[in-house]
Amino acid sequence: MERTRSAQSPPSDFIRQIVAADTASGRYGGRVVTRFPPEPNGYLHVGHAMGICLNFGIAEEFRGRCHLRYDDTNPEKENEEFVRSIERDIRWLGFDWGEHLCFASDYFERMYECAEVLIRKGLAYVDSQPTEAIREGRGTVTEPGVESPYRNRSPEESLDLFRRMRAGEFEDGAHVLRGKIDMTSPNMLMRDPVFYRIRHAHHYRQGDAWCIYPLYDYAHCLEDQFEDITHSICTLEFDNNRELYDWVLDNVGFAEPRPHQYEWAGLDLEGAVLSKRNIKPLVQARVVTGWDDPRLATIAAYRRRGVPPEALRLLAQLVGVSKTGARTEEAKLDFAIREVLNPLAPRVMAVLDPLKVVITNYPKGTSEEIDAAYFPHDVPREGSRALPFSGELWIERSDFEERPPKGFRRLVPGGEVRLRHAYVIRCDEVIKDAGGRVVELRCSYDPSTRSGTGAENRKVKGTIHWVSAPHALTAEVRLFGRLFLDTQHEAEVAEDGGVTAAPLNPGSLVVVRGVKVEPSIARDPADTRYQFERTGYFWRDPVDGAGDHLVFNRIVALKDTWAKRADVEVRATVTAEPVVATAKGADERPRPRAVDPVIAARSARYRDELGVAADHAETIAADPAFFEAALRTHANAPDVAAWIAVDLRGLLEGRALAELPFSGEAIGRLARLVQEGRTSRRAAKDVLARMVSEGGDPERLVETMGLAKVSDPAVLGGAVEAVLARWPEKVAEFRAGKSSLLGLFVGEVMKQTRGAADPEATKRLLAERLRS
RNA sequence: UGGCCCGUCGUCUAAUGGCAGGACACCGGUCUUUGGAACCGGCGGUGGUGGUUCGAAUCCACCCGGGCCAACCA
Repeated sequence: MERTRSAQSPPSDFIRQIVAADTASGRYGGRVVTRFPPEPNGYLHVGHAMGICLNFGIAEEFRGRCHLRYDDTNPEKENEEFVRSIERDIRWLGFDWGEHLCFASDYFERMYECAEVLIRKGLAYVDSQPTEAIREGRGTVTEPGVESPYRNRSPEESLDLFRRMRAGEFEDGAHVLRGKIDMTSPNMLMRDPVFYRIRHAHHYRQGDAWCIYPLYDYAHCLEDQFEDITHSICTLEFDNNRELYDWVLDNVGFAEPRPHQYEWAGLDLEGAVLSKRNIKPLVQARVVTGWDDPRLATIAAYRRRGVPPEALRLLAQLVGVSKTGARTEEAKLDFAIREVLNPLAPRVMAVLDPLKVVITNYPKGTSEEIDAAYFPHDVPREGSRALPFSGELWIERSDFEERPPKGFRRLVPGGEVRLRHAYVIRCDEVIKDAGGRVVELRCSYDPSTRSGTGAENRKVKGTIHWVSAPHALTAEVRLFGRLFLDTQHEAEVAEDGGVTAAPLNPGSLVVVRGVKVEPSIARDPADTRYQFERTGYFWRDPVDGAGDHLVFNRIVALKDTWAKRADVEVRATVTAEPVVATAKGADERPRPRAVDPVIAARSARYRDELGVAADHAETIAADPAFFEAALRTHANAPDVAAWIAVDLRGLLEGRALAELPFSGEAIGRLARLVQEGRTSRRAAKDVLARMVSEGGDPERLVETMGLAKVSDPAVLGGAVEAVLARWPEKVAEFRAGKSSLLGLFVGEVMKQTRGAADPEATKRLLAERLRS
């Protein structure tokens, strides 16, 4: 049972759980409708890709649908190019919105009608203050706002003004439409938010049909409503907006079941510039070559770099969905890319930093062809290519060391290595130029060691890649790294619009020219993704590598445990980081909270005279009526206090005690039932939960829910035996010393008796039974 | 110093009052004509203090830490 659940179960994050629950309860009649709502004001990035996977993924899994909806309510930032790029990116990721392509701008007329409804209800008004006055009137996070002098304009006057706003009678900024909510709300967004503003601007789809445009908080929930969205998923920073989302929908008059908003953390990828606000200036100032510069984290950039879409989808799965604002390591993306490419990419050889090797005993001027498999033994794919071999080769400069470090498994003077797919060679002579730089290696090969002949299985230290010099193609290779070394620089560029570009990571783009590649690649489709053996995954740059230009992008490097080890050794000798001892253990006792003096006095009395625990006393003192009532039916103050301050409080979900469908007396009676041993405390909690949702009488509920306490050893014993029989392996584990399993057994007995069992008695029985 | 959200291995994420599990990373080993892959093993976690409970990562209180909110952007 357990085993099957572990690896292959579909991901179920908190949002999918909500969707599943809503589907099961029939809340939306089984419908699941999500949406991906980009604003067409830039290219999508990898963070959006995660949102796309979430929204389209949920729609697929629950057999619902997902709309692609452009949130195009701001005429000044949006355009057709971005619309096209977004569609291409989503399709490339492998998702399809079918016929559900939507534009917020198509709803302008309906949104306008909703605004008139709010005005007529007295819930929206036209404000004629200048922008700065509105801003100042809003107050700050710690100070309430002040009401606009236009706030009490009659609905008739607001309606007239609003219609004239639409008709184009006013200049930009002359008036706005605001919701009439609460200028003192602790949520800034509820302080009479602006719903409409005047902008005499050309909209890329609506042209000049409109000169008033709705703002996000007003528009977005209506868009969801118009499309019958069930689950409106957005990122954490919209958390504060949810209250307004609900306000608009409720007050325009949309009834349940209506759309609801849920927030998740989104993706924060280490080393990636992840906001359109920060990417745009980089593009505009030509710090990068365009929206698809492979150093960017846009979907277009990943596509151009050669990252397969499946890798991004895998990343989404690996990262998961939660509300924890968290940063994902680059290593996870790298892993996802390799994971997808490893079983797919044909292996070929390329030498990035060539060093000449002359095979002195190979017949001069001749060559031969080796049939070399495209895939290693553990990738079940067919195919091979002809690989030319000759007496002049290129090998990687880093594959030779005159003075090898410990553990070096490559070519050294007098040493041997195997050339991948070919022969074993020995380095006989090292040739240097006047500056002492190695320029050529003179080696001899052993003709009997040719790969695949099976005749020779000589043990050599290692295998290196190579390319036959006379047959080699010359290419350019581009290696990519993160754009900025730190986020400070990223912010700088965004602030100054990219004019004075902050320093880029010098390693963000490394262009390697004179790379030697085996000739077989000339015959391959241009979009082949290769593994250059021992180096990484590459493909031809679709822009600069077109036609005869051999330009390869490195998609991701291979994992390189040797380089890592060498790197560690170097760092260890260079920087011995000072260890600074920090003083710990300073007095960190919590300070008491400031409270109203009346409440404080009451709290002290509860604590000192009635023996109530201090923090319970504090909680109860704020609202004493309920507590005092409970005391009348159950005179044990500490007990009653715990029930109210702990158990009941956990069920309140923001409601006040007075709103509950039962009285203080009732909870007192419930507490008494437990103390008298007539029901278990655990069962009483279930009763309390029922009382909170439906009201009712504790004595009768204990009866009807079948929760009268069971401590009869005969009955309990039966349940115990049943549980032990069901978990033989766990019993064995327990007896082997895993004592934490006792809780599991108790829990199972409790479950079996629906919480009625006396847990103490159960525990005693269990302990006895397991000892024997 | 207002309101809201969030704190689980280094990182990401499960456990929804009952066995703290998985993945990435890292470290070892096996295997290997890629220092790749695969396989095996290891390291390592509930922010703190109290409380409720037979039993707390989970519920309650306080504290600490991080994030979001004061565009006529989304």
